[in-house]
Amino acid sequence: MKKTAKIPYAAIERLALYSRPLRVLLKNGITVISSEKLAEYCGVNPAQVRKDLAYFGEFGVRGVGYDVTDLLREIKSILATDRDWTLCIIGMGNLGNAIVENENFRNMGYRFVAAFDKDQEKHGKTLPCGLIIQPVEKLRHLVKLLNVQIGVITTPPDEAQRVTDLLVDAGVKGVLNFSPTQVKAPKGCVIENVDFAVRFENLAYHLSKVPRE
Amino acid sequence: MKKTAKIPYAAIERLALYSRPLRVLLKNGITVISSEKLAEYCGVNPAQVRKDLAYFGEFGVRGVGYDVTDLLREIKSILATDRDWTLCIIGMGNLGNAIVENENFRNMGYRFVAAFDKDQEKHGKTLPCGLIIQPVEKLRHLVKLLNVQIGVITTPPDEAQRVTDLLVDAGVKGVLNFSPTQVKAPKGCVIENVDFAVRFENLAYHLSKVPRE
DNA sequence: TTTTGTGAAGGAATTCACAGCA
DNA sequence: TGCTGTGAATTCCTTCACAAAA
Repeated sequence: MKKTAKIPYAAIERLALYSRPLRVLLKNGITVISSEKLAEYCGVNPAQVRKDLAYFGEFGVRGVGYDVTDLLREIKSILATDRDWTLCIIGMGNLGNAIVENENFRNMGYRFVAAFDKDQEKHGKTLPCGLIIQPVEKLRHLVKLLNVQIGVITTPPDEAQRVTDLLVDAGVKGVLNFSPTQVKAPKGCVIENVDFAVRFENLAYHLSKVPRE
Repeated sequence: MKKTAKIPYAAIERLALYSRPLRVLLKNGITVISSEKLAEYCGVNPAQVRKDLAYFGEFGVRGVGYDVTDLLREIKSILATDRDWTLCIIGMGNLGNAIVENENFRNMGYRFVAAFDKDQEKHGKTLPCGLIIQPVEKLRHLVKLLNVQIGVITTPPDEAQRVTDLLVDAGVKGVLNFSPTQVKAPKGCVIENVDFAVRFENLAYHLSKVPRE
């Protein structure tokens, strides 16, 4: 496929989805997979799988399928999850704790190197993962010192934009915002807003359309 | 707008996004908002806002804008978040705890009435919200007894499909799956897969494209 | 005058269908 | 024969541009 083809935003998200069953197949010793099977596991169209992969190269063998190990490696390389990323997190409530302690993320190479909260009570507390909760005032200094690449926001929504501004000011280039508000940042900083209450509302909408038993 | 118009899937998610600034405006005593302003808050096109709303009715006043209170009420009604929903949750790890204790969800009318885990150690433990962790064996009985409408899955991925099947069998009509695997259910049960590790991978991809300083 | 509601235009993403290759 | 890679067709979604209404 042409190197110049525009890659749909959604294609990137699907690559991550494709990697999930690939990990399982690899563990189970299955070495080859067809686009049809992979599509079935992920609930998408087989042509979609082939096209998504073709944006980045020719990874398959005609008449055979895709080598599981190779394909997984390629996807990890495309998504840049074949390397470690250094992150910090701001807002150590329940959600913040859940994310910082998550085994799954740790295994994926997301390394949290600092945790912040504005609540004085929490300062100095050691988390199970070993990090010590720091006051937000130290954010700028620690981000630079520890070379933090991504900031994860798990504060209440009314603090999210201020925290984003702090992160941008400290030189962070990527922000993952879990609070239910859309934060903005100047060009040069990539924002991912992950309001997952939206998914509850989406589900409620679809359920309300379905005839009740 | 015609009642027969097909409503884009994404429009529903945006309605939820529109509701976020509306809540803030309401609290601040602002009574009227234009599509342009609302669009700006949410980072979308003003025509998009108007079209999304027009799928469901004529909520605005030409030359004026939208009444904040009315619009918020309409959106809540459309998303069916103007009523309470009864939920259960399976998998009481860090993420499960974070979700069940979340103030935000509670305020939105999502009422958790049962919590399950397969780990015997946890059975009988009382959560801060007052629920007692139950063995998964009791799921079917309790779902029916408590009239659970939505099941929330926060188990490891290799258990997610089995739990989904249990939920469907017990008569649950909606499932929100937070584990990093796509679960399936027969028609009649609505599934929302919310793999948010995908958002990390998405961010990593975009950061790896950006020239490093 | 201002801002909504919406048909029409435009753009983007998905799916089809088949050529190309192992 | 079987399955990938991909141009073409299709479907879906967004944005434009302006008539309609307050």
